[in-house]
Order: sequence, then structure tokens, then C-alpha cells
Amino acid sequence: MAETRGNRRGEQTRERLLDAAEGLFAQKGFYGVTVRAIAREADSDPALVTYYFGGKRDLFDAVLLRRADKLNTIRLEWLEACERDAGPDGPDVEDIIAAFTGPLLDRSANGGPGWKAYFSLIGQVTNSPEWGAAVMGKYFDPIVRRFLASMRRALPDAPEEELYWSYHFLSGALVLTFADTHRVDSLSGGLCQTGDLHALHARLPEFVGAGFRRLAEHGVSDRKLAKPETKAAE
Amino acid sequence: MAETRGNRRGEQTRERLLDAAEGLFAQKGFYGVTVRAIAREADSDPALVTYYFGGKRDLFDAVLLRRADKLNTIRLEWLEACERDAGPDGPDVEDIIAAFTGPLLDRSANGGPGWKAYFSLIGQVTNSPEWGAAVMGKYFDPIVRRFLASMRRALPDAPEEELYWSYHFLSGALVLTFADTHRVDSLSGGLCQTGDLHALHARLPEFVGAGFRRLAEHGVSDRKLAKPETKAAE
DNA sequence: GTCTATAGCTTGATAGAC
DNA sequence: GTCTATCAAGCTATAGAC
Repeated sequence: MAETRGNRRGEQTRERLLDAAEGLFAQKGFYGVTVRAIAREADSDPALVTYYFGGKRDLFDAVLLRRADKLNTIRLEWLEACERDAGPDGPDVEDIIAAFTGPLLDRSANGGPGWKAYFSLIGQVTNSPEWGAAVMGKYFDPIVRRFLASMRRALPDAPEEELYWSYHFLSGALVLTFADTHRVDSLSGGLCQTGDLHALHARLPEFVGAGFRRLAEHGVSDRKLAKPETKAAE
Repeated sequence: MAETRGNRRGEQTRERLLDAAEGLFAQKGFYGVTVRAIAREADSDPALVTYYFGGKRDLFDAVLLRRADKLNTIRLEWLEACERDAGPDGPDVEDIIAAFTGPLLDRSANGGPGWKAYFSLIGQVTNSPEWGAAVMGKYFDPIVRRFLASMRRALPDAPEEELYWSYHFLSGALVLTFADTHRVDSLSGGLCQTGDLHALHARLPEFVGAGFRRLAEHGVSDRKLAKPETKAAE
């Protein structure tokens, strides 16, 4: 990442603004944070947001973009390593999932507060009707398609539809993990902790892998959406 | 819900404000919506937000609270019906999950735009560090504990820890579904659609049920969080 | 119950000195 | 590159007429 970008001091300021924005957006979302608050947190000035990025919205995009490339590079490496190291039958379902989610959990656990905040932000953006599809699609569609291709080889009899729905569930489980809301902490009385990424890395591929296999093999249930006995309140 | 609340006209205005707030908060979050916008959408007046609710934040709480009680009543009914209708061994894992998620998917699919927006809002609040644990815990902890108790009976050998983690994954998959971001639509080229709650009801209990069983029976994998070959970028 | 008017701030953005 | 000063617009909340 050694592209010469003009002045040294300016580059540092730019990065400080990105760091501050990342942390604050992760806490309160796009509208919950002011340019002034970001500048204050970065020991900088509101006018410099315009200078470096153009405006608040552009800063938001820059925050999302900054780590997306690195991330996709690493994820591709993991997926390729996973396939290279597998036997002639290819990697199994759980290994592919671990290769897809591992780099994220690893960075979130060991990458420092910036990465942690970044993933928390991703967790919120993913669940937002306003940004969700557009932002996530823009940055992460290629790696998701790569993941699904691997999965298609591991589960050759799975209907296409089931792979997409399974990915949907995987995605939800993953991003709630990132959001790091500590809900499971209080629910379990401290037995489980949202921030324990090692515990999650040991469980998420197994849990989700079992789901993928079930939908791929047994197909869909015939559960109907109707109340068991419709005499509810209202 | 026939409790006499003063004037008829006033009650209608109050409800219109709640409806408008529900829809707008679901789209852009708490900070992304102004009291003026809510009043305009409700064909009402900003001052009436203060009059009826006290302030913007109180209106937000009122929106979340309004449907929470009804919801918990119905969910409890489904869970009890599910246990009543089961054989002597009790209901199986998938039925319990369907009883837990069914009322939500049913309302989201058939309850009209208000319920749809409500669940979208829940999807965002759940993934927000600012509101997540506090709000969800306040309104939904009891029903979640009830659900976990049923699950404990269906999976008597499951370690406590695994039940909580499994619930965490279930919760993530469920709320991403509600958020209704249409991500899976574009990813699958239209083959799957976020809004197709029937498709989801037929799959989510199977997918998640397989995960619960896997963690309960086989326990945890020994996957370590470490890059397969650490020569990534940076 | 409703709405007008407005107080008192804060917002994102920018012009221009340094 | 940085920062001060400032703008117009928009914000929540409220007092008080109807």
C-alpha cells in the first residue's frame, strides 16, 4: 500500500479522520454522527472533511471502501488455500464456511479497534434497508459468488435456490456476531460473550454447515404459515 | 384493545403519528428521521409529538412497545400449542423453532405494512450497538427464555453454552430476514426474494434446527483462528 | 386537541486568512 | 494543509392562540 499520496502530514490527517469516522459511525450510524464530532474525535477540523473527502456522505463511503479491498484479497487467499489443501474430493462444507468467515473473525478479534469498529459498522449497514443491498453488493458480491461456487462443488445435488437461502442465513448469523451488541452476554448470564470470536469460529461453521447440508439434502419442509388456532388477541 | 382512551379524534391522531414514525424509522433509523417529517407523513403537526409522547425519543419507544405485547402473547400461544399437540416425547427441535419464528413471519407476511415496517425496524435495532441489547432484552427476554426452556427439553444432552450460541445464530438469521434489504434477490438474480416469507418459513426451522442439533450433539470443532499461511497484504 | 409562531441550537458546507 | 468565521437551513421543543 505504498502509493505515494502527496504530503506526509496530510495523509496522517486523512487517516485520523477515517479512523474517527469509522468508530463513530459504528456506534450511532450515519445520521447519528456529525461532521463536527468526527473532527473533534480526530483532533482535526470540520472543514478538512470537505477538503479530503468532499462531504459527509463521501467520507462514509471512504470508510467502507478503505478496508474492503484488503478484506477481499485475504478472503480469496483463504478460499484458495482451502481448496488447494483439500483432497481430490475438494474441501467439505464446513471448511469452506470457515474459509469464508475466518478472515473476518480473525481481523475482528486480532486486528485492533479499527477492524472491530469496521465490522460493527458492516453489521449495521447489512441490516439497513437504506444501504444494505447497494453497499454490500458493491463491495462483496464477487467474493460471495466465489464462495457459492465452492459450495456448489461440495454439494453438487443442492438446488440453486437452497444455496442462496442458506447463504442468507449464514450472512445474518455472521453480521449479528459483528454487531457486537452483547445481547447474548446478558441473556446467558455471562456464559457466552459476543466478543469471544474464538468461540464463534469454533461454532459458526459447524452450525451453518449443518444447515447447508440439511437444505441441500432434504430440501424444504411443508410448513404452512398459518396460526395453529387463530384466536389470537386483536 | 378496547380500553377507552379519552377522545376519539385524538386517539386517531396518535395512531397516525405512530404509524408514520414506524414507517420512517424503519427506513432511515432514529437519527435519520425528523419530527417534522413524521408529522408531515401523518398529516399532523410536530407539536403533537410533544403533546402525545413527550418527545422524539419517547415516540421511538412507543413505536417499539406498541406491537411488542401483542407479539409476545401470540408467540406464547404458539409455543404452548406446539407443546400441547406434541406426543409424549414433546415437540421436536424444528417444531419449537417454527413456533418461535412463525408468528413473526406470519405477521410480517400477512399483517399489513405496519407490521412489515415494525419488523424491519426490529431488524435494525437488533444489530445496533446503541439499542440492541437494551431494547431487545427489555421487550423480548421472557419469550426467549421460554423458547430456550422448550429447547432444553428437546435436546436434554446439549450443553447450556451451545443453546445460547445457537440462539444467537438463529436470531441473526431471523432479523436479517426482517430487515428486508433485497440483497438475496439481486444476488440470486431473482430466484429468491427477501419478501417471500413462505419460502423462509419452510426453510429457516430446518436450517437452524440442523444447527442446534449439530452443536448439541457433536459439540465444538477445534478450528483455530489463524491464517492458513500468513503472507497476506499489509 | 390542534396548530401557529418562534426560541434557541445545531447542522453541513464554504470562503478566505494564514 | 489547516483553521477561523460564518452562512443558510434545519433541528427539537414549547408557549400560547384558537
